[in-house]
Amino acid sequence: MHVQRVKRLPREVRERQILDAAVQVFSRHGYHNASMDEVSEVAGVSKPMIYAYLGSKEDLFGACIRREATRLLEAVTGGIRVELAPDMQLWHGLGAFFRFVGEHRESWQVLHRQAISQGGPFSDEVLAMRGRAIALVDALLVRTATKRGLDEQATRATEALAAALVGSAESLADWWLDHPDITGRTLASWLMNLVWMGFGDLVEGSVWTPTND
Amino acid sequence: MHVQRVKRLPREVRERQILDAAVQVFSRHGYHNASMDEVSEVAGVSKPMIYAYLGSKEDLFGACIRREATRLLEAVTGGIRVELAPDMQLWHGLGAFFRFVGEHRESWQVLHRQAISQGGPFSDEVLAMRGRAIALVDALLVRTATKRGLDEQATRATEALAAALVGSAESLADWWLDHPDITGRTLASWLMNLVWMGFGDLVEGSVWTPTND
DNA sequence: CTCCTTACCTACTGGCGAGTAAGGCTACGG
DNA sequence: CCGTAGCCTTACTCGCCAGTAGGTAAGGAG
Repeated sequence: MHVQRVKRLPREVRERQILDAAVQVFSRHGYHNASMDEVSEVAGVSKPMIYAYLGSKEDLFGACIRREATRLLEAVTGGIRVELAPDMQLWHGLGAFFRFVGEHRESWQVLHRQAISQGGPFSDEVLAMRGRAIALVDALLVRTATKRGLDEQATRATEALAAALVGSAESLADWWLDHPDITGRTLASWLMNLVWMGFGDLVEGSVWTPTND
Repeated sequence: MHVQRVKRLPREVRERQILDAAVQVFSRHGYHNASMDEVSEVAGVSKPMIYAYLGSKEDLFGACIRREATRLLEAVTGGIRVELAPDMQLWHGLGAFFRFVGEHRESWQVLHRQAISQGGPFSDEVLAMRGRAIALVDALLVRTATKRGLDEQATRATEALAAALVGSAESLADWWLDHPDITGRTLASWLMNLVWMGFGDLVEGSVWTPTND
């Protein structure tokens, strides 16, 4: 006949539509201000479908978090060539990170802003992912430091430095949202220069100390 | 007669008590999960008092944000000695920042986690404060770079680098919450070494570039 | 002592939004 | 052509919590 305005779709497709809508709505309004009604409206589906397929609002949010976090981590790890030198690994990792954020602003917002600020299991999950990213960077730093002969004093700080580096990348990603004319590649190279060169100095014993207190 | 369990206190004192309680509750549960009943309970005051003195829940939250953001910024700017060299200024600023976070965990949580993740006027206000911090650092970087003769290519990045630096400090502050055995002074010196040395290399033309793509 | 202001309370309402009951429509196997 | 399984909807309930109505008492002014 004429076009069926209401198409019956297989569960798998609907779930994806719902998750896409949920990410969009959560990223716009945050977890609490997002209403299931709006999600259902954006998804083009009635509310009970969401409950049938994805469970409660908490479950839905958790599903969003897991999917987006996994995507992000896969994008980053997938961008790394392990056979290269540490600095090139970091370079490619940063490049992949900025590319992902540029192409999935909403995913990034949900992960970075909304998920972490909810206490409990959500932030735990995201923070665990973040921890894995920091560990990745930390391993890189440790490998570089030990390869160049440092073991004791300088390596004590690597984990903290890795955390600082990850934080600076995140912050730079936010700054990027207001300055879209810059390429992700440029960002990555700025950060490499700021942070990798500083780390190199540190490893080589060229340290900064306050002149007088 | 016997002890008056309910003391009648001047408005000014009550307002401070209520704000203190509100910061505590908001930092624990986040804006939405915090209930006015709990705030009133912690403050040792009945709910209508809050509405009489501080207005709606939104108003209350806004008042918390403004007070804590002002305190933080004052702590940082107050820690800086403008007559010193740029690196020492940054050093003192970072020291003051970590000291504040260490002594006011709850304030920090409210500002960094809760306020930003709410859209609208709250995040605007906090982000404006954050922007002022970035501008402060940026000015420092620009002054250093121009003093050493760089104007064109390297200075284009200073604002981004300032954003990255601020982000790394924030991230390090979070990391600190899980590693309280480190002193704030140590954190500041790690960060100086990572970031200031890297910036110094950049200013002096010692840049990192990818070996091959 | 009385009046009035200001501090403070108990006990409610009203609405918003998460979650659901109950049933309709369509496709497909037998 | 009948059943049954799975897609999908309308139209509700119900708890929670922001916000309030209305009242009590302390203490200063005159």
